[in-house]
Amino acid sequence: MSNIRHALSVKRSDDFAKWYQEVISAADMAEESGVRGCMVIKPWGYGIWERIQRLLDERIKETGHDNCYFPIFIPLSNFEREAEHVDGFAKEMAVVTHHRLIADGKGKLVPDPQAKLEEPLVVRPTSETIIGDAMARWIQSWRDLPLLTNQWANVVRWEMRTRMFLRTSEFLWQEGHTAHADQAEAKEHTLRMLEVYRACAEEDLAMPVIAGEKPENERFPGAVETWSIEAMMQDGKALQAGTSHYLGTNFSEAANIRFQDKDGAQQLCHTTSWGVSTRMIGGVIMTHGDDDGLRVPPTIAPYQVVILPMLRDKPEDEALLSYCEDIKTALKTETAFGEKLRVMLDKKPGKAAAKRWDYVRKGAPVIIEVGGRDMDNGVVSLLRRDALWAENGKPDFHSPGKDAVAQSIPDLLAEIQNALFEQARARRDANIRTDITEMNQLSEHFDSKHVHPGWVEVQWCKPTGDELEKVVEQLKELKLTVRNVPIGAAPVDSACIFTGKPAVERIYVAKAY
RNA sequence: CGGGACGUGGCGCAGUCUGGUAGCGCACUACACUGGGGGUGUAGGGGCCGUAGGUUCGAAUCCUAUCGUCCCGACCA
Repeated sequence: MSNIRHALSVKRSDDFAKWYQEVISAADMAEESGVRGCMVIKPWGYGIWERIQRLLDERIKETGHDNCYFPIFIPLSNFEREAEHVDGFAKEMAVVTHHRLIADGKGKLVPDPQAKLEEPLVVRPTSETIIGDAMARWIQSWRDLPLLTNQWANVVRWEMRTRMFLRTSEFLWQEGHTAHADQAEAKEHTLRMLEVYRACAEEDLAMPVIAGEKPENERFPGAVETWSIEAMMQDGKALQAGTSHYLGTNFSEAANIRFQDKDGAQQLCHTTSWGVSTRMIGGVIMTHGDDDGLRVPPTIAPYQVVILPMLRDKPEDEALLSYCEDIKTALKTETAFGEKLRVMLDKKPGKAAAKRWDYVRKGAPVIIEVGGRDMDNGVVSLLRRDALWAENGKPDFHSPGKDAVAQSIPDLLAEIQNALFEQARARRDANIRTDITEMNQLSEHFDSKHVHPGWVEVQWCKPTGDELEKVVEQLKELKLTVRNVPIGAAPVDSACIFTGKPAVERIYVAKAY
C-alpha cells in the first residue's frame, strides 16, 4: 500500500536506527539533555514508565517483597569488597571527590581543594554492595530469612556509546535484592523473579520473550548464575529486557551477611538480585512501533482512549464539547484489565485532523474523533491505532453509536493488547531458525544480505574457560552473541555446532543491542 | 576510547571551499477563507550561526581548544 502517507518520514525498512530515533521525538517521549548520555524523559515517555512501574511493582509485592530506598552514593571502600564486581564496573563509574565549589578568580567555579572528600563516593551503578552492607546488619537469625527487598532508583554507568532508552548513562530501574538460608531456595527465587519478568513483558508490555540462562561469559560481575529474558526487535536483533542473578555467597562473604541456623551455627546467606529498567521502553518501541510511530499496548498506555472534538471556533462547539464530555464520563465508569479506563479529552483549540496524527505518532490505542455530523447521528468516529489503515489507504474509521461505545471499549482494548502480542510473537517465531547445524551455514545465514536474519537456535557442548572464549571469538566475527539457554527447550539430538562434541543444550544466537 | 560525519530560530536544512554582521521548508502568531479530515491565502514573530579563545578593519565562514550528537569499531547488568 505505497500510496499511504505515513505519519513518520523514515520507514523501518529504510533505516531502522533513524526510524527508532524519529519515533522517540515524534511521539514526544524524550529528548537530549545536553549532558552526555543522559536524556529528558517527557510526559508521554515517563507516563509509559509509570505504567510499567506500577504493574511490575504490584507483581513484585505479590511475590512478597517490600520496597525500600538506599543512597545513591556508595563509599568507595564498600564498593571495593567484591573483586569480580569491581572488575566489571570499575571502568564505567562516576565518582564524587569534592563537596564544595570555589571561585577561581576568573569567573569560574572549580572544586575547592580544601573540600576534598577523605573517601571518594561512587555513584551507584547497581546496589549489591550497599544493600549487602545493610543485610549484614538486618540479618541475625534464620528467622530473619528470607529477606526480600526491592528498590526503584536511578543508576549511573559511564557508557561509551549511548542510545535513548536502550543504553543511557543514567537510567531508571528497579533492583530487587534478596537473602536466603540456602542455595536451593535462592536459586528457586532467582527463577521465580525471572518468571515475574516474563509475565510482565508478555502480559503487560505485550512483548514476547524467551527466558533462559546466560552463558558464563555474559554473567553479571559477581554472579554465579545470570538469567535473562530476551525479546526480538523488528530488525531481528535481540534485546536483553531483564536479568535475574543467583549470587551464591559471593556478596555474603564480601559483606559478611550471615545468620545463625537452627543448630546455632553461623552460616553465609545465599543472595539474589534482579532488575528491569527504562530499557524496556526501547523494547516496546522496537516491538510495537510501525511506520506511523509508536503503538502503545493498552495496559501501559498513559491514556488508552483519546477523544478529539472537531472544534470550529464557533458557537456550535459548546454542544460538541458537551457531547464529548458525555462520552468521557461514560468511559470513565468502565474498567479494563482490572483498572479504570484512562481517558483524555483534548479540548485544546486546533484542528482535530492535525491533532489526530500527533496521537497516532504517540500510539494512543484508541482515538475517538467527534464532529457535528457524528453528533447529529448519535455516533462517534473511532480509530484503532493497531489497525490504522483501511484497504483504500485511508484511516479506517469505525462509527459505533455514542451510547454503546463506552461499553465496547474494554473488550476492544483487550483485543488490541492481544493483537499486538500475537503480531509480535508471530514475527518472532517466523524469524527463528532451528535447522542450522554447521558453522558454515551459520556464517552464510548471517553473512548473506539477509535484511532480517533474526535468531538461530543451535546446539552446543556448553564450553567453559578458554574453549568458550574461542567460541565467543568465532561468533564475534559474525557480530553474534549467545543470548541464552532457553528454559524448557527440546532435548539435544546432535553435535555441538562449534566443536563437534556431543551437544548438551540448545542456545539462541543473534545480533544484539 | 579509536575512526568518520556533524552542530545555523522548535524541527529539517542551505550558506562555510572563494570572510563583508543570515536564508529556505515545516512548525508558530494574527486575520480571512475553508469546513469530515494532516486544507488555502495574506501579514508577522523568533537565530549574537554549540561554547571559549585566536587570526583579521571585519568571522556562521579561517585556526586552536572544548562540549554535545549520529554512524562504524572496541567495551558493555
